[in-house]
Amino acid sequence: MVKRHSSSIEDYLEAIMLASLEGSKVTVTQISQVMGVKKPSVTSAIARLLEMGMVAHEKYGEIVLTEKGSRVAQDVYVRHQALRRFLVEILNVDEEVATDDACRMEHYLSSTSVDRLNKFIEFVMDCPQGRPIWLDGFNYFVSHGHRNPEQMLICSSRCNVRDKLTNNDE
Amino acid sequence: MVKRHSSSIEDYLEAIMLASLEGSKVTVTQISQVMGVKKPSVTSAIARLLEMGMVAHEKYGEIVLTEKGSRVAQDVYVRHQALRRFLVEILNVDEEVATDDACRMEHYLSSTSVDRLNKFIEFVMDCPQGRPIWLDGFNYFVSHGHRNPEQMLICSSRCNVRDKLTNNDE
DNA sequence: CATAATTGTTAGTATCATCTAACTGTGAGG
DNA sequence: CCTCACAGTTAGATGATACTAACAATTATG
Repeated sequence: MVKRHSSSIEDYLEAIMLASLEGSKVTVTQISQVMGVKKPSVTSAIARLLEMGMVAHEKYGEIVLTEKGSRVAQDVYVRHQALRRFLVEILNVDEEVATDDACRMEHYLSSTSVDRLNKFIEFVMDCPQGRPIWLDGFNYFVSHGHRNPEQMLICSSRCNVRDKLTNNDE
Repeated sequence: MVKRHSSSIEDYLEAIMLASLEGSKVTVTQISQVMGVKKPSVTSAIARLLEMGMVAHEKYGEIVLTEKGSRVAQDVYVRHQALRRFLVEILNVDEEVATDDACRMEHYLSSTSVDRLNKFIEFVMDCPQGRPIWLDGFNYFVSHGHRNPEQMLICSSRCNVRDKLTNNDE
């Protein structure tokens, strides 16, 4: 649905949005710092964003997202969070690595896939019976290099139930 | 471990590798077609790759990956496949969407995360007892918008086993 | 083997996004 | 209310990557 822009543009929008949430007025210096670029890069990015109708900004004034810019920024952030949560909460990747990966990949995940990923995270993490046992099994698998024999027994026993279910369905 | 290059460079290397696997000699036209760019773009990319020692190529000759180029290409392809398989086999995203997403994200997934993702795919798909029942549960969740009540009962019964396991561990 | 069709290259241009250096505007302290 | 430190901007350069138009080399075909 939402039109995609360059990863640079998306990064600026996201940074501006997050800076806005800090409360105080968003400045060029602030954005340049959080994004690790020089100030003229920010100025020229703002000029592009202005043309696109993504921000309101008058010379030497504060940077404010328009409705449109805000929508795009939130969209990017949703993708960021989906990727980050998946990496951290399911794959158990370190926070920093996950954040970095999410920051780079967030620009390229289709809306179809984010939706599915979010459903997956919800399915796994908001399980009514609590954290699924297989997630512990996965962490065991990662750290030991092989499956937990005890859990394999559980899995095996479940298969009988599954078979019954499958037969019922057919 | 493996140094990363621009996504464009990685794309060319991957395309050349895949074209090589087709058997016949790799040509500029072929690469330009599979990558959807014009021929001069390929020529200039090859020049860059040549400088980097990634390909061997003499004017009007065939394009061949060097050892180094081959290593990078395979590395990219591993990331591509990990992402693609995850999207298709676990999230159940359509093939084309998954391939497109993988093609774009493959350049940005850290080696730490690919490894973990591959372990996850292996853990889920190569389960000794076959396809995990919760994957069916997830597909039900996706298509119905809520969990399968029958599966929730199974999950619930498993929790007792988990509790025993956890107590044993402590 | 001559020539047409195809393939590949060169030259030149454009865009995006960054940088440095130098300049200008602003606001806080004296 | 002046001045100076800092914030922001402008101008111009750079690098990566793509493009078109035009040219050159190669291959295939009669």
